[in-house]
Parts: sequence; structure tokens; C-alpha cells
Amino acid sequence: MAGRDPGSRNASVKDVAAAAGVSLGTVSNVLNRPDRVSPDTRERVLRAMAELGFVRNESARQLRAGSSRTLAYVMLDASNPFFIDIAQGIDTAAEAVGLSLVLCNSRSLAEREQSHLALLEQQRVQGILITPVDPDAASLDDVARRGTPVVLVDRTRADQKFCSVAVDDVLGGQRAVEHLIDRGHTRVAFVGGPTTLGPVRDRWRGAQDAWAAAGLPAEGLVEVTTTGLTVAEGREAGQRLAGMPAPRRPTAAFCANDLTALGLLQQATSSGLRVPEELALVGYDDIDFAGAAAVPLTSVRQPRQELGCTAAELVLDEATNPEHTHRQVLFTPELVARASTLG
Amino acid sequence: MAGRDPGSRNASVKDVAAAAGVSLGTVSNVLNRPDRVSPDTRERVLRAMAELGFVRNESARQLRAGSSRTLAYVMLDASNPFFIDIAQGIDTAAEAVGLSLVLCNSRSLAEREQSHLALLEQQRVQGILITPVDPDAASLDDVARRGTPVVLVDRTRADQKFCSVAVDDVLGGQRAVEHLIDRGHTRVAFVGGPTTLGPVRDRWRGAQDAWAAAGLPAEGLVEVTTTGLTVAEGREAGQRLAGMPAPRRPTAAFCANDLTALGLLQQATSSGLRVPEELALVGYDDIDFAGAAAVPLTSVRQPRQELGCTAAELVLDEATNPEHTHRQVLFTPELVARASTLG
DNA sequence: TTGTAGGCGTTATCAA
DNA sequence: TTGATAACGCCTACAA
Repeated sequence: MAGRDPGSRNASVKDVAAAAGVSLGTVSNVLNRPDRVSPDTRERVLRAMAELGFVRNESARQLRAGSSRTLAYVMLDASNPFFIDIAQGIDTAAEAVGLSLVLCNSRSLAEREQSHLALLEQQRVQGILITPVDPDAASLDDVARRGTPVVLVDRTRADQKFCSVAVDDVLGGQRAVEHLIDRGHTRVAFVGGPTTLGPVRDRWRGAQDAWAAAGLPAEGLVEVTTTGLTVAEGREAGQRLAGMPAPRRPTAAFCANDLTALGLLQQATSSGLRVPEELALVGYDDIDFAGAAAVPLTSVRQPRQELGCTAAELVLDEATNPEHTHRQVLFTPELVARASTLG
Repeated sequence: MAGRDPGSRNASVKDVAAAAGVSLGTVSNVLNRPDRVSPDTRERVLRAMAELGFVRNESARQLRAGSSRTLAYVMLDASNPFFIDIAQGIDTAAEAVGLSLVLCNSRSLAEREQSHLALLEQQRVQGILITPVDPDAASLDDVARRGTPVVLVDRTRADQKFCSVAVDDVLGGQRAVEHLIDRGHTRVAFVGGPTTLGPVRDRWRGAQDAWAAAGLPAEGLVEVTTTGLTVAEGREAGQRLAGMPAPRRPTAAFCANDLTALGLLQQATSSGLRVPEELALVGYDDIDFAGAAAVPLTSVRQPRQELGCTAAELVLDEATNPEHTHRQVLFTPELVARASTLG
């Protein structure tokens, strides 16, 4: 037994009207302009609604209104807290303007991303925020062309055909490596991949820029390529590092994100490498778990909530402002120094 | 310039029909029973759709169909990976039956939970999975009474008015403390709170049960109450522990969840307490970050994905099977021993 | 194989 | 203040 009121599921304004002995229009008025209804009929209608378990049908409202009151965020990987924090920022902004947020997780699968996009379009969401598997995918253009505003989050596109919010990853990479150089390191590993990821490319470039600017010999900065930005990949990279003879081994590693750094930290620790004495560590993103690690992680902070918030504002502007023009917002990252580099 | 095709946003089946020179019914057939349409008219219709940027209107479909093709999960706290993993499990199950999942985050706020529930009801979701702020809240009964199936996740209710999936927290608490007793500890702290949380209460009770069963003096098991299950609370508890004189200080702590344990681990480490030599640590949930900590955390594993998956199955049964009866599924937790207790 | 008509629940307009 | 009516876009009988 489901224990539901019999027949209650389908009570509509019509049923309410009948039960309250008024017309359908009056019920609608109670719902939308209560002031235009005399207090006692309003009472009667309200009571009928409660008795029938009336619930407004959002589909019908939406059909009539022509558009929904929701925003969507298609995240790349819900198991990375970085994206959850972005979602949180979006949610805050959406809530502020009375919109609700639907969250989708593509799990880095283009196919899944595709099906989410299709569904969201059909739902006539006001706008789609997305950290896409591939920012250059034509499917994004298609969605935009058909009329749903699309904003890129933590990704950019050279052709500037979309609004986007991102953080200056080249600068972030520079900051990370400058910090390590400042601390006296002359053998540094960059850990991350795959290099098809825009952010990984940029952070690596920034690292190289900083290295060159300091006049250090190129061979002192080595690239340790991983196949993803996960804890497991970090561990694996840690194993590779720990396996190197001490004289050749880098004295510091700059990881392309915090998950990787956390994995590396664990592997280093269990291999008996002391952090930061024998291996200094810099992560990227500054997720909460970075600061919460046993050896708190130095990391390059991205303004995650603000990223989400700004993205929401951009998509809303595109959805509502006829004068809208695309903008590419670039935030500045900030190095947060903690024990993993400070000995 | 938004770069969208002019007027494309609102192409409907009617427009497509006109453009393709066929009737509205034919277009609908192309969409829903393509086999009943001759290949070349189908081609023509498809081309018209592409040209007009036609996108099915989900609201209209839903309005006609009477119910949506979505499930919803209202999580308690999206920043706790435990709930993200549950969501992942739900998503998998939902995807398997062609449903999509909408995620909401109540952030432990009853008010926000309430507004999410209201919206989901209006959206006529097929069912709502929820880890509620308060499992006994009457608002949950109201939703169910009005006809939307509701399943409790990681929570139970004494009156069994809902389906629920949970893990035996009393047993989990026992396992954790038995493990510590096995390792020879006779002064153990239980860290967690608030005690209004069902799981915290149960884990604490399990801890006490195990303690009593071992015949250990009650004063050896101390409760360190926190105001929440967060990293910050864990740190704070760590400070309290580290501040105690060594002879009185517990030699082990059982934390009510992994976030708390991670915070405690960090604080202990930075206070110079060695884990597990001076302080052994057991967490709860076995989130990925537990195994990824610098000192990998012993934890009580909950089958998170399975929890979500089963919850989805229950809610679907309730939504579609007229013979449905409520069931309370209780999973068995499993202790995963790692370095934080194994020295 | 294709076309026509009616209705899903809501809202807004207009008339009473 | 209240009531009747049309329309949103889609789907499905049923008719041609």
C-alpha cells in the first residue's frame, strides 16, 4: 500500500474549481493574483486545494509560458569537488533570481554530454552552463544556434563564439613554478595530462614560461604525463618519481590539479619520501581537501564559486538581454602556500 | 550578437509540417513511429526539422503524457563525496531505464529542502529520493500522500511509512570499535555529532555495545561531541584531543564520518601526534579521499553506489507497480583496515 | 500512408 | 469580483 490519497494525484485547477464551486478562472486568480479575489472565495478555493492535494503542473505552466525557470550545469566530473564548488556558485546565483538549477554529469563522456544537452534543450532550460569534454565540439554550436544560451565554464574557445568564464591557467602555472623556484628548487616535475586538456596545456606552458624566465636550464623541468587528473594517476606518478635515484629525482612536483597532488602525496609518503623536505608539492584548484590533507597542500586557487556565479550571470544576460554580446571572463588565480612547500 | 538562427527558437511540429509540405500528424509519426512513414517523406521532414532547428518541447510531451521521465535526488550536502557517490549510483540505475536524474542540494537547510520538494512535485517527477534533514518531517508525508513516491536514502523512519535504504550503523559502529579493541586500545574516543543525526546516534550506540561486550570499563570510551560532520569539526576535535595529557589521552579515535576523521588526522599530524602510533584513527563511509589520505584511513565502508541504485529501484517500483509495498533495505557495512590503525 | 480533431493543465483576455 | 474561452505544443485515435 502506497498510502496516498485516492485519486489525489491528478487534481487540476478544474477539479479545484468544481470542488470550491467557482470557475476555473477564479482558481487561477487565487494562484496568480490573489488580491483580485474576495477573501472568502479565496479561502474556499484554498481549502479545496488542500483537500484535493492540488499541485500545480509545471509542464502546463511552462508550455503556456514558453520557457522554463531553470538553469542547467553539465559538469565534467562530479567526483571532483572542484566542479561541485562551481555548481554551488551557480546555484547561489540562480537561487537569487528565483531559478532552479539542474545538475548533469557527463563523466567526461562525449556521448553522455550529448544526451544531456539534447534533453536540456527539450526542456527549454533558460540556459546551459557547461564544462565540455571538447570545447570545440560542433554540438555546442548547434545548441546555441537553436536558441539556448550556452556558457563555457573553466574552458574557453579561440573563436569566442560563446561566453566563457575561466581562470588564467598560464598565469597559474607560472605562479606555481615561480614559487618553487623561489624556494630554491632546480629540478621540478610537472605532473598532469592528458595534454589534450586545455587547462593542462596552459598550466604546463605557464610552468615553462616561469622556468625560462628564471634562466634555468630546460632539462631541470621535466614533464610527467598522466592519462587523467585523478588520485590514482597521482599515485602512479608518485611511484615513478619515487623510483628515481635521489640525485636525479626532482625535489618538487607541480601537479595539474589537487586530486593528482593528493595521490602523489600519498604515494610519496608511503614510499618514505618526506614532504616537503625531500619532495615539495604544489597542487591546483585549492579544493577543500587540499587544505585538509595531512600535509596541507600548497595550491593554486581558482575562485570556484565566483566562476559559477559569473557564468550564471552571463547566461542570464544572454537569455534575457537582447543587446547581449559574448564575453570571455578570465579570473586571476592565486597561489596559496602551505606546508607542502614550506618545510 | 548571439548568433542564433532567426526565429528558430520556436519551431514546432506545425512549422515543420508546413515547411515539409505534410500534415502535422506525419511529423509526429516521424518522431514517434518512423516506420509508418514512407522513406522519402521522412527524409523531407527530417530535413525540414534540421533547417528549422526544431527541438521537441518536453513540457508539451509531458503535459500530454501526464508524467515526466525524471527521478530526483535531494541530497543533504553536496560537498560530502559520500552523497555524490550515492547520486552516482542513482544516476546509473536511472540511466539504465531511460530516466534522467535531477540533483538538488538542501545544504542541510529544511527550508531549502522544502522548496526543492515543492518544485519537484510540480514537475511531476516520477519519484523523489531524499536524504532528509529530518526523516520525521511531516512535509515528506504530504508529498507522498499527494502521490509522488518518496524513498529515504541513508535514513530510516520508525513508522516505516516509506521505502528506505540505509546501512546498519549500529553494526558499523560495533565493527569500528571491535577493530580498535582488537588492536589493543583501551582508551578510545568517539568523535561526532550532533546527536540529533540518526546515523551518529546509531554509530555511537554500536560503539558502546562493542565496548560493553568486550567487558571494558565504560569510562574508557569517551564521547567527543561535534556540531557537525565536517573537516573543520574534525580539526577542532583533534585540538581537544591533542591538548589532553598523554596518559589520559585516548590512543584511538573513531570518527562518525570520514570528513571528520580527515580533519582530525590533519590536526593530529600538525600537533605532532603520530598516526597510528600515538593515535589510531577510524573513519566512516570510506569515501575515496579516505583511502587517498597521506596516512590511508581505516574506515567503515558503506556500499554507496549500491545504496543509490537500490533506492532508485525502490522508487521505480513504487511509481509503476500497483502491488508495491514499502520496504526498508538495510545494507551491511564493512570495515576496511588501512594504515591509520595498522601501524 | 497521410490528414484531422480533441485534449492534457495552465494562464490571460475579455465579457458579464 | 467572477466566469467563459482560446491558446501553448504534442500525441493519439480515428478517418480518409
